[in-house]
Amino acid sequence: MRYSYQREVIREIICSTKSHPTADWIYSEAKKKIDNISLGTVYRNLKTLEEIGSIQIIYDENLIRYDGNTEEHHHLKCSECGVLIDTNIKSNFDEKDIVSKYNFKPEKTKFFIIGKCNKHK
Amino acid sequence: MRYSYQREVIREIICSTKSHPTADWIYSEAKKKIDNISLGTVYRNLKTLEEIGSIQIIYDENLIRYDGNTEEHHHLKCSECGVLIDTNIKSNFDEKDIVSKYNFKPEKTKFFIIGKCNKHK
DNA sequence: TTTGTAAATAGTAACTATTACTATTTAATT
DNA sequence: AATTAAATAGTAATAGTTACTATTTACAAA
Repeated sequence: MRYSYQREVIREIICSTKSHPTADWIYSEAKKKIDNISLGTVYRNLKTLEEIGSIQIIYDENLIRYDGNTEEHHHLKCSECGVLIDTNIKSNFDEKDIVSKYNFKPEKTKFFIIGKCNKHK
Repeated sequence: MRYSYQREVIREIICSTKSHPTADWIYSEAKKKIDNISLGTVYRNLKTLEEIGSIQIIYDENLIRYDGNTEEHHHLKCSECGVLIDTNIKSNFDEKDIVSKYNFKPEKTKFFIIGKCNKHK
């Protein structure tokens, strides 16, 4: 793949925050560095970066957010303020049970734990 | 709340399938019973039905789907065909760990297990 | 170093899903 | 039957994303 300064800026923005930003926020940040960057360029590169494994997509209810943490990990979501917190909790369920009972072969998991963050108890 | 035939038809459509349909599919089914039903009516009643607890919203990646099963339950999602399967698996994680480590009070969980269904192994 | 090229971009238009608006209809009460 | 507020149909508007196209740019070969 050919080098692109725009793509590098976009990747750097995502990888230097833990806020799980949306495309729109990334676009407004990118404009601070590249005045005339196009929103289409942001979307195209988000797709590309996800495909090559540099970033992850997070489907947070009806919001699409991006994450520079490409490890499999799960999230805590505050029902008050919507903040998304990375965790390293392990998902444990009875894989044998799922295979036998549902005739389904698990590959990966996406878990959300919804509750109250430290600011909202 | 005032009775509405449209709302009853919409509720019945959702509650008599396990396919976790989208608003669009629900609309096309509803039109079979009410020729001139409006898409706005479908969306408004989906919101209402969710608010009164008759149905559940499922955020399946970038797709919004609806579920007549209002129990807390989790889903298996086939990475090949996208089918969504209801499960009664129990989510078990160390709640104490989350409270202490992340200073977060869990309330409910939304789990997706992604893998291959019986048609796609 | 120039030159050729295909890939990437900026800017704009189009598209899709959802919500908002408004005049009309309807459920339910009097 | 008359009244009234809620719900509807039909349409317009909005938001988020993707598609298109002429121009620019990375980079390889001369």
